[in-house]
Amino acid sequence: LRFEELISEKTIGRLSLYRRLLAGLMADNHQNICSHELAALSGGTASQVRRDLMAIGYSGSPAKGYQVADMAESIGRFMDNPDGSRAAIVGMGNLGRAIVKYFSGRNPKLSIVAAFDNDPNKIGRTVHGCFCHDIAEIAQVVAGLSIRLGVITVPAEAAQDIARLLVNAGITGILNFAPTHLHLGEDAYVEDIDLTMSMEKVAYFGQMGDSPDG
Amino acid sequence: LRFEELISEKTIGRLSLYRRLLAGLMADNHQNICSHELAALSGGTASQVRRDLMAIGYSGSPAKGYQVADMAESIGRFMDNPDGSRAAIVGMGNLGRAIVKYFSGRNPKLSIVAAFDNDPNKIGRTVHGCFCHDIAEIAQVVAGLSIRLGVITVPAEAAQDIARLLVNAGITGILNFAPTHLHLGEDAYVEDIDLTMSMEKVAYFGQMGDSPDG
DNA sequence: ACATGTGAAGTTATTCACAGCC
DNA sequence: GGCTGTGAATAACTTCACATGT
Repeated sequence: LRFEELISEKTIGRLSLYRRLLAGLMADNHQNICSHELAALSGGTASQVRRDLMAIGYSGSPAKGYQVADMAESIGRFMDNPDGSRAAIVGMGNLGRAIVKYFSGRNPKLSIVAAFDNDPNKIGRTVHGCFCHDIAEIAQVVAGLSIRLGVITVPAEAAQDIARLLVNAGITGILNFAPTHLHLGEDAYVEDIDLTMSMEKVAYFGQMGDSPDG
Repeated sequence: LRFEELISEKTIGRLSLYRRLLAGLMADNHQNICSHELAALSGGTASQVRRDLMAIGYSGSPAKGYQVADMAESIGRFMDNPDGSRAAIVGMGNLGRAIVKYFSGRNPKLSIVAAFDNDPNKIGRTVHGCFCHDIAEIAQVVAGLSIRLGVITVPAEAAQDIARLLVNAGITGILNFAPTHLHLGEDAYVEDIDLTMSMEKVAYFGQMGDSPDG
């Protein structure tokens, strides 16, 4: 388990995906799986699966392929913070509540444990087990619960300030739904989910590159 | 305006982003902008901005840079379907409703015009101007409204079947929130938004690659 | 035979660097 | 000077192909 060699974002994303697929297989009592089966499930190629596993130093056997439970555990050992990861979400609008619901109870090692908003109607309420605080309490609550991750679901105009508040409170990773680029330098890793952009990509590629006979 | 040369998904994504930034600049009465300013706003580099614009054949002037309104219009001419693009969403749970709300009134050329669910409590209701039909009516409604795009916000187990229904009804582009790879061959362009994967990436990179002194 | 693991090759994406222009 | 546009160089990612093991 060494960090000398850096692993690409794409590989980490696929490892996360593999793990979820493996969980499904375990539920179906599958014991072994080989690279091209996992590739078919994940939408990639067998080579890519093998390379990704190579990156975390996981090995299978040429005889039986990979062992499902073992691989899942290896991915977890590599990716998960042993102490678990706690996240805070800022912005309890429709999208924020949907996100809280989505992650609620899904993974005890990666859960949203606090919410924030500036709307008095939302402050003090509990949504899916997640209590909504006033934004003014970010520093306090984040420090108190050792929260390291943030989810931003506020309007674009507010996102940069909120991001700065989160970083100042000790947060080092942000999932950002606001359609704005966050300027945080090296202070935090930011992953953007831009719904408009994704939808426009679908519109463009869905309606233009039609039916190239392949 | 020719399609001989294919444009990458990444470039299309950034063009979508540039356009939104330009809209903001227009609202502030900015007339001109140069590549590194747009780069700073978008989080990219000046070279990349210039390359992206080259891809759609848009040119600025060495004297004044690019003209904001003109560039926005060029991007629109390149990316938008002149007839507009209509989308249907399947799955009116929390996430589905949040998505409908998110896109509601945002862009008349790209709007969600129909919803579907199999829950009798949801069928017949209107959410943010979007009427929810029974899933059994997909073929009918999609054809009737000339819908070409789909958004999938159903549980993973149901996603593949729903995707097939949509494609059979004539849909060629899908924005998929279900954590499953959709097997549709060349029938449709699929863009996946995998919230768990994104969150796990944030957890990994936010908590591991900390503070390399740059 | 069919699997993994991996150097080598290929492909795609980004950045550099500079010619040309204002 | 600072800008754009773009060939050339670089870096990142993916696939190929095959040695090796069982």
